[in-house]
Amino acid sequence: MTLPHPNIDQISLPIVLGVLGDPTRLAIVRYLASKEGVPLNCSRFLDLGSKTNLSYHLAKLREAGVTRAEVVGTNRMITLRRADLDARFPGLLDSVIAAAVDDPALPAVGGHDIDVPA
Amino acid sequence: MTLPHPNIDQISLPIVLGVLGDPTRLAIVRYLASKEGVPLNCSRFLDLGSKTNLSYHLAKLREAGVTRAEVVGTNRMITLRRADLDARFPGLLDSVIAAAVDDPALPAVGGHDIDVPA
DNA sequence: TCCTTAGTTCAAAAGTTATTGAACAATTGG
DNA sequence: CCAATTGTTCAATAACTTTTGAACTAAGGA
Repeated sequence: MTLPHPNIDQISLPIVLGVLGDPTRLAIVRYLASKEGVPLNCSRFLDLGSKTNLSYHLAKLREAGVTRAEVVGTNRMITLRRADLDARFPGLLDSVIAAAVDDPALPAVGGHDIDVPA
Repeated sequence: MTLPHPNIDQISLPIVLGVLGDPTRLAIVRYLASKEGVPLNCSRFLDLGSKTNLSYHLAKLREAGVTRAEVVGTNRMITLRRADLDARFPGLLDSVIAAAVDDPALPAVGGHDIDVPA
């Protein structure tokens, strides 16, 4: 039950750039970067589109080698492949994320954090 | 007879990434970077496609703010907007070019340099 | 077992991008 | 002025991408 991911040498520069050239996906990456280390499931991104649409965008990110999706029960835990991207394209992800953080035109992933019990 | 270019604050991250997410345009940018300072006319890129097709790709690069095109006679002299891109998205262009230089899958702009008189 | 939750797959529709050739415009050199 | 050079525009087509809803699978909890 593992999903297909390219290995590091199969990650292509134009494909990665093309995949990041979409506001929804850039917003996903920005959010993943802001929660680095925390594995997030897909429904965390529902602010950015419908379930089906997110499935599509998350698959694009995964197939391009930008994210990793690990199957945990009925969830897919999504993380950025930061180390792999840094090794393959040094500095690229950092500069993209830094620019994305400052981009007010990108859609935001809402603030409905997990309920903290009273 | 000047062509339209976005000004620096109009340059959009997803648009730039999307525009660079195409092998032909990435090859153009890589070649421009390798000849930085030298203004090149469009026909320098004819290895990468037909005249019409290059007109299309060069317009995309210009409209995204990646290149500047200056009209000189019947020529358009194309340069990278490196300073503007560095100011807007620090480190991005450097990392993209560094990765593009190492990418054997990108098409190459041929070696037919200007004839050196005998 | 049955229901719910999480996410995928499929096919269709809509929208966008890339590529082509023919026709056009503008400048330059003879 | 005429012809060549440089590059653009236009319309058509082909190819891809995004978005949608309905149907589906798989795991987990009651």
